[in-house]
Amino acid sequence: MQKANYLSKREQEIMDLVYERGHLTSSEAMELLSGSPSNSTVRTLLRILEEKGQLTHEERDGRYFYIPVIPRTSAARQALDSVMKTFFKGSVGDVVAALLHDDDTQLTSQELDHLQLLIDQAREEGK
Amino acid sequence: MQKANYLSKREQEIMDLVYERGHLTSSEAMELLSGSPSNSTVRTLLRILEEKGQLTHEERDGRYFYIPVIPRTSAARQALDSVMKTFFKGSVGDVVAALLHDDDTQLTSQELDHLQLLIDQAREEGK
DNA sequence: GTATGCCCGTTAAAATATTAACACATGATT
DNA sequence: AATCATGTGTTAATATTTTAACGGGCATAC
Repeated sequence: MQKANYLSKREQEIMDLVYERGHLTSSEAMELLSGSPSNSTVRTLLRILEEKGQLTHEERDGRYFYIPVIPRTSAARQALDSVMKTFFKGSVGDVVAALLHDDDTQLTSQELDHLQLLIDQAREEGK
Repeated sequence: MQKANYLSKREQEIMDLVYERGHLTSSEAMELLSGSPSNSTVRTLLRILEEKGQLTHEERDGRYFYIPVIPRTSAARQALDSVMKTFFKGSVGDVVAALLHDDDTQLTSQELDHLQLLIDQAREEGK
């Protein structure tokens, strides 16, 4: 098998923020994390994630901007594949069906046109 | 809205198995989990997940079959929405685009036809 | 009968994760 | 220059997670 890629709860919470926002400072994390952790708590977590190879940082104006080591697109695909495997038997079609039937996200006619275009493009590339 | 959604690493690993397979016994979990945990270890985890309201069990022939409390489809949508929010700014179109461009999952012409059908159906329902 | 093999329940030790106190640096403010 | 606000580094206490030892029930085989 593979090395189980599971992070701790707080680590996940932070990685979610990093990928959602692109980058993260300790004070931003402090504000955004649940339960109002202290600043030193947050910095410890960021340092641990750096030691684990998940994050790296750039210094700007004396502040640390943490960014993911794994590029956003790669992480996105990994996350999608994981959900697809766990809940949709690896079927792309089933995922799309679920997306289209999600009541909360009613798609406009324009958005459907866009999806259609994507499918047409996939046909071109495939053939 | 407190720290509701995050499970521990082992708990996640188990919930992934449960949703992937539909149900799970302790001996199955023991075999499938990384690191070859003992049977009592696994049973403790299953019991904890039951206490946390994630799992319930049915007894058959003296064995416990653990099944998720939250239905598969609901959990699937939650997982999809989470990934969509974290990595795709909540955009269904971006998710579909990523799915179609995933090199590892080349879609057949038939599968593309199926997706097309799904889109057509969504148009019907929308109107 | 009793030995063997599964199975579950309880409990607690061991390992990790989580939190924050304390020390120190820097720039802005009074 | 002394104070404050904001930042980082180190270290350690606390809480949770993870693990499995131990005990007992219930079959089937010897």
